[in-house]
Amino acid sequence: MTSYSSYPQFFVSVDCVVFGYHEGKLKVLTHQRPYEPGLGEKSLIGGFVQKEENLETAARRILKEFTGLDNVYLQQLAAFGEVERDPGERVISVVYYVLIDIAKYDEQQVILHNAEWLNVDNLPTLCFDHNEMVEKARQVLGEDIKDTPVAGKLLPRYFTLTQLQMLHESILGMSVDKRNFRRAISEKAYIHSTNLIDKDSSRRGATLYEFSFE
Amino acid sequence: MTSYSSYPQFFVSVDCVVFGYHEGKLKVLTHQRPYEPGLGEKSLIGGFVQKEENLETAARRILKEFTGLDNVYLQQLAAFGEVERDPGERVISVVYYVLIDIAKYDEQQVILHNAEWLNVDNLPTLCFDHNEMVEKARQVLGEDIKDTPVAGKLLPRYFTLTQLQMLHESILGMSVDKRNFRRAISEKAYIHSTNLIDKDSSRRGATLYEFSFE
DNA sequence: TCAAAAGTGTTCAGGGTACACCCATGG
DNA sequence: CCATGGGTGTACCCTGAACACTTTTGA
Repeated sequence: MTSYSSYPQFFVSVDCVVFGYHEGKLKVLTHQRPYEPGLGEKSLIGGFVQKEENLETAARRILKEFTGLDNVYLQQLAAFGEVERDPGERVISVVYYVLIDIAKYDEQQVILHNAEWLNVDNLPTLCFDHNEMVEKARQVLGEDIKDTPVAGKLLPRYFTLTQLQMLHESILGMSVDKRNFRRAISEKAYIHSTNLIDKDSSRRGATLYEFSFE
Repeated sequence: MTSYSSYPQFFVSVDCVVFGYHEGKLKVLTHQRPYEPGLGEKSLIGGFVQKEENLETAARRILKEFTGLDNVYLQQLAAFGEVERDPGERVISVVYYVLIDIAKYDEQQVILHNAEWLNVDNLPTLCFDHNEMVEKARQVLGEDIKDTPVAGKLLPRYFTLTQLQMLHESILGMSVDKRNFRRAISEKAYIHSTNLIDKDSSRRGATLYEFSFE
């Protein structure tokens, strides 16, 4: 039989860096921390891993609780395990980065949890090492968006190229050339135009595009 | 005060994918697992995190025990937390990838621990999810070697360009063009030639190079 | 008719890749 | 003198970046 019993055990939490995109701004979902230490401070959404629960399962459970969403896109970032990272007790946190279509999340859930979408730029101080988690997640997102279809996770099903470009610009933190951008997009197999026209954003109307995931 | 006490706690281990390079082959350090479950199976080196010990500190302690080396290059890869990954008890493992100069490690330590360097290509089955860990580490190493000075961590202080090229080839799993490779190296600020000549590898003698880390 | 957003090509520089021969030396 | 590994340059292609004007239409 096993004999691990002489080794210490730890609380293990999952924290989620949930990105959304709204009105031209990249947002991250936070809430007011509901217990000490750090009661009332701004915090990423997270929770403790349960017995008999995989890390990713825990992340999905927590996301469901806070946003009402199943089937979100998520990816593990790293484990944060500094002894003093949580001033209350030793907690080792596994961090996931999560992309959701902000229009789809359940507003009720968010209100229930005192949740709030904050701009990723000029983010206020969050509790513990959560700012560091966001920083790292944002960096990974910046790398992923260039050559994977992750942008589709942050947008509604149909979107204009201008919307997509603005999303890229807000993630990369720089402006990009319209013609170069549109050529690059036209070469991606996973984005294609539809017959639909968006008449809200301009007088002329803009072609709506969509991602095709297999 | 905190009130995490109603949440479960977990054993947390650190596993290290220790890469070395010897005689043209990329190697990974393994040993015979000293306890059940999996007693005697091939395993990455690892151990349990202690109270009051950071994750990285734990990794360094374990590396010191197994190789006698301080100050190695390491980087966190990911957390592995599947419920059934360790058939004995629930253990969440944080994995580090580690690069060492194989000539420097303490042979005594390795013998003491029944350790063994295995070729990364054609790796036999390791216990639990350790093959998956190696796979992932190797992938990251392949990305890092192209534009960071990590190769220097795997080589002795002085090396010939042919040695360096063979190292790249074994990590990338493909052959590279000698002239292109040497031009690329000459453009890296962190590699430079010395006045030393290696006379062992050829009759003509080859210039020895070194990495300059800040 | 005009303001506002959509849409569209070409040029240039730099990086990556393919490719073959002479050099120095020890045995 | 020859086998062995060391060392070197050029041509091409493709990708990424810079850059400005016309089109459509609702108000």
